[in-house]
Amino acid sequence: MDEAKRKHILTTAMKLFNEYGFHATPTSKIAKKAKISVGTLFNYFPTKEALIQEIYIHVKIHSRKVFIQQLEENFSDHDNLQAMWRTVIKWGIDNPEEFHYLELFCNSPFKKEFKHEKAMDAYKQFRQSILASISPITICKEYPEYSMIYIDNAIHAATKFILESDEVRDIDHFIDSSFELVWKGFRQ
Amino acid sequence: MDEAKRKHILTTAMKLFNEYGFHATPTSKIAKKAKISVGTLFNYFPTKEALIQEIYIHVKIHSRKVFIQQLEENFSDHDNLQAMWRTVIKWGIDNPEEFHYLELFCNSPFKKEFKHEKAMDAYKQFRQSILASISPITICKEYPEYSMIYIDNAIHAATKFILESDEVRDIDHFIDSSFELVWKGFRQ
DNA sequence: GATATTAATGACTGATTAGTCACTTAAATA
DNA sequence: TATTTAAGTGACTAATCAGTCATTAATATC
Repeated sequence: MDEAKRKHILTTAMKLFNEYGFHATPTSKIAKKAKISVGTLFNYFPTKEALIQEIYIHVKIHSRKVFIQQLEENFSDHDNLQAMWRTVIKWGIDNPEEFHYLELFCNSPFKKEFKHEKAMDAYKQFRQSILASISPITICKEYPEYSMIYIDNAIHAATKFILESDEVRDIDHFIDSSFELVWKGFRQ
Repeated sequence: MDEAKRKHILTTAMKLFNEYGFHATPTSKIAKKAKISVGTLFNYFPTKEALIQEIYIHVKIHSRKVFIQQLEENFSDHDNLQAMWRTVIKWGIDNPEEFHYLELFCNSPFKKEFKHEKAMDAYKQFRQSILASISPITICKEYPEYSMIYIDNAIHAATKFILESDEVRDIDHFIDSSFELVWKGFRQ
């Protein structure tokens, strides 16, 4: 087992899945692009579905590393949450393929039956930091899970907008403006 | 051509696609569930892809009717936007299959190449009303399209939370609380 | 009731795909 | 160098699926 080759297959497959979708990407195509045989692909991953899930786990764990490593203690909740907001969006901009794959996988039927603990808990610490920063607000007390989903969605929308629209000139300014839009909602 | 039968096939297919996804729903299964033969299915829809797109068009046009019919002139931008917020979320609660199908289709590869004018412009009037209500705010002037995406996402997240979480006891209260979260962000 | 027209049927076809396995090549060990 | 072990290969298979079409059934028209 060659770890570098495994990773090579993983990233090659990710790009193809992103471009054509899961259904329209046969394993033969992945093998061809990765310059290996179909047989080798199935030596590294028992099934196509396992490959699809392994990519997800890989992206989750990798992004988590970046997020955790950038966690910092700031003076205010505002600054704490803003720092996280910047970190996550910048990860998305720096890793568009990974970002896109998360979207693809999470909206696919593969997500439903997926219960890999490591991947599921990857953001646990990160999520708790976010909750700590917004906890004083009414709706957070009633529906803490919704507050998380709301922020997730907003981060996702902002990242996607930066990546897909040509309108954003000053990215840092956009990141901070879009954050204020969310933050003002959470203020008492 | 029996219009009722067409609609029957449409809704039957929608439910199956929602449950199993596009790939895992063969046309034979749709025909069986709809109690017609495969041949009949292909008399009504030339290809499986056409069926998938026709369902989307059907949902878009149908929801548009509900939205437009509920448009009302209120005294303030807040009340205008709140009325739309309520309308859209309530449509989602009343039509969970349709709501889910929009999500399924929009995140599928079929959306990319889709350019059916009627469906694309369905919400045009509705969207302009929303823009009119939030236009005074800074980020809307810089990135009006982002403001729309932001609200879309928030509506979607709120609807999904109501449908999928068991936490929400008082739905009307949740709808209004989640709206205030967004609205406060848009205030000067 | 006879004829014509339209709709419905489902066994069949051709294409495609995930996954296999008998064999080859390369690397490691003796 | 000879022998064993491990990794890589790709033609092949079994299964599945979208879409067809010759035939049958239903409906309309005279």
